[in-house]
Amino acid sequence: MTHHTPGERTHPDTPTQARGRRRRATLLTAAVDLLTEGGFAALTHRAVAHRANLPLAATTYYFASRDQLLAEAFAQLVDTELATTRTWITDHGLTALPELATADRTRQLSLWELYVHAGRHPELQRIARHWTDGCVRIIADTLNLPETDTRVRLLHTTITTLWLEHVVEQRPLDHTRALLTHALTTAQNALPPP
Amino acid sequence: MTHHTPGERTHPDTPTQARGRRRRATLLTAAVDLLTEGGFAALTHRAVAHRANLPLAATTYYFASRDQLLAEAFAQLVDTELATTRTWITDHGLTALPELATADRTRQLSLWELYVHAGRHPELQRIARHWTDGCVRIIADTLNLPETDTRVRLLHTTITTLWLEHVVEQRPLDHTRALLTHALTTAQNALPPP
DNA sequence: ATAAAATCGGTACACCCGTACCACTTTTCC
DNA sequence: GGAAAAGTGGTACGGGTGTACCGATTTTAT
Repeated sequence: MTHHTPGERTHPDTPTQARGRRRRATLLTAAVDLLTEGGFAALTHRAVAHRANLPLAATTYYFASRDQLLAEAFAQLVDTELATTRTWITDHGLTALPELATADRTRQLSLWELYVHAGRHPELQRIARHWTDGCVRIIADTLNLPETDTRVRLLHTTITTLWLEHVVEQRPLDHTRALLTHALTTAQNALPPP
Repeated sequence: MTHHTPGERTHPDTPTQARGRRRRATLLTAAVDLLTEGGFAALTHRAVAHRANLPLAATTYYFASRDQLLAEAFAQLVDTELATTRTWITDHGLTALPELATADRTRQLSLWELYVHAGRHPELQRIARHWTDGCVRIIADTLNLPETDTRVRLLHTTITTLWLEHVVEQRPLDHTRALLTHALTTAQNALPPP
């Protein structure tokens, strides 16, 4: 037999060939989109492959398992979310957060879904923490305070809950908005002079 | 043919026979337990039936669908959770909340999982809101304030986020505890004299 | 007692899933 | 040029799922 060892080459993190790298990125994008639209349950090998116009086997070739695909898609989702949130806040201010949350509700839902999912899957906790830390940092930067400042942390907790409740429960906005501005002015009044 | 119409009798909300009512309750308890331990994904017809020591068909006989079973189990889970939380707080005070959250982490995870799940399933939103409202009311009662009071709402948002973060991210307790007591004293200081 | 209704439970169907397999083609490297 | 490596894709396997089906049994009402 002049045969090589059987094709044990699978799941390359960064494929050597250009087309492969492109394909992997396409799959990841498709995964993120599916996650965004349908949440955790929508992420299946078949759906991803179909969405990316690639054969089913491509998903198992570039990703070791569904869990790994999920982890990478989650990480990417968090990164773009943080970036989106930051620019939105610098453009419109913290008061305008409810509008952002209403805009793409399904993405928020997916994010929270994955966030809670991380509670049972330690390999995702790093990403969950990264999201939380990113949000805190955005608030700290907006208020020109260190992210360890108590006012920042408190404001963050208020914003988070209001956000989550708004996305999940879909209550009328009035109460949310009132509470948000109240928390904001409280934090602002306690600010040291610039 | 002297035959009756075929057996279209299914999914009774309250079975007429005593044993049936008992069986339905057993199934529901099993469903709650499974949900508590394994979350959303653990709730399957077969698992419930096996847990309740009943045949598979019993689940489809007493519940119209998995979704209905899930809804009822979720509702029951929220009710017992609210009761547990209330007695814990009246016994140990608001400061001792982190201990409660650490005690049965998997149940908390399941609750949050279902809570977020309700965002995509409007028939569950009523239950989600009921949980939120219950938590607010507990805080209001503890502080002897109306549940519309701003301090109550703010404290609630802080507690909720700290709780969720603690359950999901499993960070060290120090920061959580410090922030919680800070928020508490802030709210307490703003109290009107009794 | 007896017919009708309610309940029971074993089984089967159709579907979707993650993943493995493997012959095949393309690219890379010497 | 030619062998090895990388990539490709159609297919299949084994398993779990919700739910329907339907004859047998038990309870209820008359």
